Amino acid sequence: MLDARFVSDNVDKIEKALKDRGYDLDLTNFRAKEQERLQLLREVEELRGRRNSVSEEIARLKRERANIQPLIEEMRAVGEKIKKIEEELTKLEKDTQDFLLNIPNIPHYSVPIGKDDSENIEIRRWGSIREFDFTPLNHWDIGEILDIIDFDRAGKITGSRFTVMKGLGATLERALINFMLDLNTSKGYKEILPPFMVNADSMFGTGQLPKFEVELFKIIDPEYYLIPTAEVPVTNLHKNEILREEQLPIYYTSYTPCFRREAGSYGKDVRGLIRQHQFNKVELVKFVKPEESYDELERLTQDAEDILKSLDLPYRTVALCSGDLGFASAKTYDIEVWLPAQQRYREISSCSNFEDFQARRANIRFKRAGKKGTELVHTLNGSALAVGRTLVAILENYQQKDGSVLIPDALQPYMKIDIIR
RNA sequence: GGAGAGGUGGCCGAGCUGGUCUAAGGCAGCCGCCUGCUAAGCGGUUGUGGGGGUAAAACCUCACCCAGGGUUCGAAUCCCUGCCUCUCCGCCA
Repeated sequence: MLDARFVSDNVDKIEKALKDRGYDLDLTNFRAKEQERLQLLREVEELRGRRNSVSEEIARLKRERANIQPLIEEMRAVGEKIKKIEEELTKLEKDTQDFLLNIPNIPHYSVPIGKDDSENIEIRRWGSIREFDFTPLNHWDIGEILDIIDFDRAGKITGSRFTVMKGLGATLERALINFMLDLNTSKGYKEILPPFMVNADSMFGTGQLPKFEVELFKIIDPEYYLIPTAEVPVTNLHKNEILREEQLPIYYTSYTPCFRREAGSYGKDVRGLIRQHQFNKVELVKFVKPEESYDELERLTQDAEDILKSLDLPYRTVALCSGDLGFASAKTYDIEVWLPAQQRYREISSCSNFEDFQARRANIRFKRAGKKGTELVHTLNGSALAVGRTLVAILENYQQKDGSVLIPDALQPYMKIDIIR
């Protein structure tokens, strides 16, 4: 969420930034309403001040057994007036809030201007793409041949876009989770295992609500949401807290399953593990001081890339252009892993700096030593990595002519074997 | 699932028969003073958000005693709803 006063004071600047994102918004009406709101606020505060002082007066006169009836009559009228203004104010505040909650973040100046993913900028590539002396198979074919992935039975017990992992497939998934968590914690990220359901308030905090409810799975009774990413529970860990400067930066890593409706993605990636309603992910989350957040974004992205390097999987990193940026993000790098069967790079991680956008919604602040007042922290997060897609990349990149799949060196201690056949 | 208790400032804790509560007291923190040192003691001070004000401060003011409503001239205090915590019973991995 953006700051109401900041928006009201920078109408032109923000209209332009939103246009770069593909949002056409007229903010002049908002500014007018803000001014009206502040005018009413001043009025009601003056009336409340009067009520406070007269209330003292009434208490005093009552002790002296003087006649207080005229004052009470007067205050009854003042009370009604206060109530009336408060009602108007509540309505205006709600409008302001609703409006701001639906405005996306402002892109950082370094974000390339563009309309969609075709205008993202490649930043770097790593690894060499393997030359196959046979036609590489899709991961779903490999999974079937090795009997480690079962889509049909998942459809039977639940529905489409769900998967059953079996035998060494399940073991590989589990090994990847442990490997990623171990690598991340070795760099100072603290491991968090949060609830996989959260309340609506948390979803507002990180920006999934109110705008993106259709993408979430909702529990009706009691009313909870299944998390679409660990970002939600982990960022909200410090909701409504004031952190001390010495506590920052805070680094968390968290494995969770992620649940997404994938509404509107009909026809995309219908086969295979790429797009699922439930998938595993290991996430990195940072809480940092504002002046450090862009350096932290670079390091967070490197930390995610390190996992692909350790697994010797070729990838590239792209900077998302303004039009492709997620709602809450000020800047995002996507990391894309090479999939030989598709002959293209596919997203396996998304690393973002949200600046104070989430912190304002979730009310996460910090206090500088020796300074008055508080400031909003900056929050960041990134996948390190999407586990299912990493498994896809391993199956496809490490497949052999006879249908077997080699296990990357780094995973062998976790798998206790070096090949799936 | 049943029965009961409770949520107050960084922490503990009083207030809860509505009006010096602009929340007692203690602890902790900070600043002084005092005393060979330390401890003790003495004095002062300490939150958050908003509005106004200022070059910036100072300063003025409104709100905040879990959250949201209600009653009242006036609510930490009374009423309702929700959330959370604790105790006992039952059930359970």
